[in-house]
Amino acid sequence: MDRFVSTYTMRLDAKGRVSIPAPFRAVLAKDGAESLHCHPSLAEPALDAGGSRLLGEIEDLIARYPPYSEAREQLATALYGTSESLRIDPEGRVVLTETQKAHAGIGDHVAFVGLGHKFRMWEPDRLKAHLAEATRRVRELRQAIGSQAEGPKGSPA
Amino acid sequence: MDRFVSTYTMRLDAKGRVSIPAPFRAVLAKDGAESLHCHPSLAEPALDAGGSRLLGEIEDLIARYPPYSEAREQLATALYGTSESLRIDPEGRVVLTETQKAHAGIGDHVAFVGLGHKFRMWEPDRLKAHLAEATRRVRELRQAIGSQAEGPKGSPA
DNA sequence: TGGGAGATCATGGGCGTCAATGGATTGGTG
DNA sequence: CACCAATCCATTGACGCCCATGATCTCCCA
Repeated sequence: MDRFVSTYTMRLDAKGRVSIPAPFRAVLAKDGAESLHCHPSLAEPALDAGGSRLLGEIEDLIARYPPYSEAREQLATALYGTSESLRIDPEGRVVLTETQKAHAGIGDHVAFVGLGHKFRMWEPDRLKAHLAEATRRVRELRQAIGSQAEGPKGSPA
Repeated sequence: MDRFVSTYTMRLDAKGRVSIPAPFRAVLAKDGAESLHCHPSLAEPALDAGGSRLLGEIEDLIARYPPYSEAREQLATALYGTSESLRIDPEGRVVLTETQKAHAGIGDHVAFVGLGHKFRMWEPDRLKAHLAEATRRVRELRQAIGSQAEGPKGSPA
């Protein structure tokens, strides 16, 4: 398995350490990551994290803009500047910074959500609310689609 | 780790010395830098700094313009003429010049922001404001990036 | 099919090391 | 002789590393 899949909820210990779920550690190891690259999600109160694939994606994005251009420097500031390269201890744990925990509202538990080439860390309750909202929207979307495609008689006016 | 990543805020002591964050020192060491090359940011009240990778980038940028062209000489003046090669003491500290501190409005604290191949030094409060703006811009760019396959590329500066 | 040994994993705590900072000392120089 | 600056030394506090403990899971074999 070379992608981050599924969701795991882990506990922070008294020192603020959190175990990265073992399956995610395996993906990171295969990816050749020594540390966990981590930055605030752009649109969510959560943290995006990953290994060299995530870093490569960010680098490519920035490299599209010419050196010293305003867009490039803003991208670099927002993406690199707010990133943390978290050290992974011998037991596979990391310590989130206060800034990161504040951004995601994380207290003593963290939910790890696999997103393929990266994963996302949430405060568990916020994740639950986020999922509820997401599924609600998907249902609406399906209904809209369904009433268009399936309605043999009632095509939408 | 071969990039400057994350943000660190450090304190100047009574002699004006400030520690370069240890992770940044590690990048500089890998880069083979003995001193810290440092110049005012072109568009911000901040200081850009780095090692030989930064020097290489500056050289490439200037080399794009024909010798004796006005653009070239202006760039060379702005990037080389205002540069300082700061000595790094055995504890990993540097002393900023008065000119540099004035340009960035730096008092007794400096925020070091990683930008990948270089990093930037800010007065901490100014960084906060700038970061908010950069984050806003990146959110806008994100939508454009999501909808178009290719980003802008090419024309210098 | 049930039991049990071994392995894996999440978690807790103690300790040594290093980084950040402050101050003292020494050497060069006008 | 005095001042500036660069190296050296010392302190404190955080953080990384090591080892320990349960608890769960896997797999093998009776």
